[in-house]
Amino acid sequence: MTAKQILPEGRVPYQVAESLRAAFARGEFVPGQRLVEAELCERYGVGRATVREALRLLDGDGLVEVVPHRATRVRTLSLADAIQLAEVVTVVETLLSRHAALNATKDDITRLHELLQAMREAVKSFDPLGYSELSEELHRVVGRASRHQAGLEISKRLRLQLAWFHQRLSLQPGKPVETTAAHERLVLAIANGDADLAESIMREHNEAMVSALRSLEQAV
Amino acid sequence: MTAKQILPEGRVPYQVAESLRAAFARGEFVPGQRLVEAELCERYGVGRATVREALRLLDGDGLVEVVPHRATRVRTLSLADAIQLAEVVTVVETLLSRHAALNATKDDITRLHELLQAMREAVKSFDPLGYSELSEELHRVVGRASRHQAGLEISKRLRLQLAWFHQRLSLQPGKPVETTAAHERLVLAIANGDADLAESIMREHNEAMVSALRSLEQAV
DNA sequence: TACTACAAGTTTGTCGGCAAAATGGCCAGG
DNA sequence: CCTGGCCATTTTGCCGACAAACTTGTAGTA
Repeated sequence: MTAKQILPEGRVPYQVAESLRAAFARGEFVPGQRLVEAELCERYGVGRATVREALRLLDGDGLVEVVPHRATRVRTLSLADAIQLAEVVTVVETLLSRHAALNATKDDITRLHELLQAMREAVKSFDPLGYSELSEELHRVVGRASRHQAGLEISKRLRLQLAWFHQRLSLQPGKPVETTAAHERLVLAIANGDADLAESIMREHNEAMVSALRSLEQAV
Repeated sequence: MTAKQILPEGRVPYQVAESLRAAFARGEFVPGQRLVEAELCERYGVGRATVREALRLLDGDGLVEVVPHRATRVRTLSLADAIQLAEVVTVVETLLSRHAALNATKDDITRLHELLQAMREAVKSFDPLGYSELSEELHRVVGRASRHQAGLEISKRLRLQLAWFHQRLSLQPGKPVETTAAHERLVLAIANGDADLAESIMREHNEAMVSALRSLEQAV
């Protein structure tokens, strides 16, 4: 018996869905944009039924909204929706942070320190884009370190929906210096296995994101 | 222009998915059970492409798992997974409870008191099944009262995944009397607009569910 | 000029069909 | 009697096609 593990991701519709998810995360699609099935067929070289299944998967992710007989559109998230989503992300990742402090391995902590070092350098060299990527990677590592599969998947799904707003936010100047302190303290708390501290740091850190969204509300 | 609102739920795949979700909630399917596409076609009188789209929607909900070239199965949730899911439900519904205390209308509170009264009678007449339904309805009403769309949808999705275990739990004797006190206090806190209190009551209440699942761990 | 009705073109909704892969039974060999 | 490989059946993977619905552009009339 071969060790080849068969995953649903191997199937074409799942590959198409994953490609689209990646495109969403990179901001290639504008909210409200129509996703014409025929175009996606040509783009990925598959039939319409396949594209259709992929779109249903994205619907389950909350990334698209379907208008019968008209189109499948990139889901338009109002700022109010985004704020609510960010609130949910906050409580879920707060939970993850607690579990990360309890379950992180030596390797996890080493990786976190590496990321922290890279982020310090990104701040020094004024590289907000690189910093943003490192920040997301740090959140991912913390998530994995929690060994909390359920919470991790929810968190990933929600962050994907927030990608569009998150990009807007990350372009704000001065943000890296602000968040660096929180990241440093977070890693320290996780390394020390201090669950309560890790939890409260993550809560404050993410509530800062919620506040940033709220302040966007008045700007518009 | 007619006021007819066009919703994706009107489309056949979404109807099929919703029917299946209801069947899941009622425990008509056993975890791990195969969902043969041809059978579903006959059951709902639709083509295979339609069934297929419905199954992808359920996949997005986390209700089924797909094994390529073999079958789509009802997702088997290990007890560990269920505990993690319940933990996420706890933090999300804690958030909802806080918002419910802040945003509940007069009508919401009236409805909550009605439910409470009905639950008292269910306890008196030893009707655990009716009590269980009322309990779920109360949670739903609290969720709606929060006016927190994002959190509400996540919570619904997760509770659907937990339906199987939730049924097991609700059969335990003596549970109604335990939870009634919490429900009474919760409604009172929401009526008073005491967000902090409502939050902590919901947290304790749901953590009791997590504990109940944990105790199930040793029983098996 | 503005508004309605109609018609052509585009896009989605659903179905059946064929090819590929896995399951399970059967047979031959040890 | 057990084991291993082969074949038929079942079920899924994917595609093309036809029908229905919406959109857009146009012509005709008040």
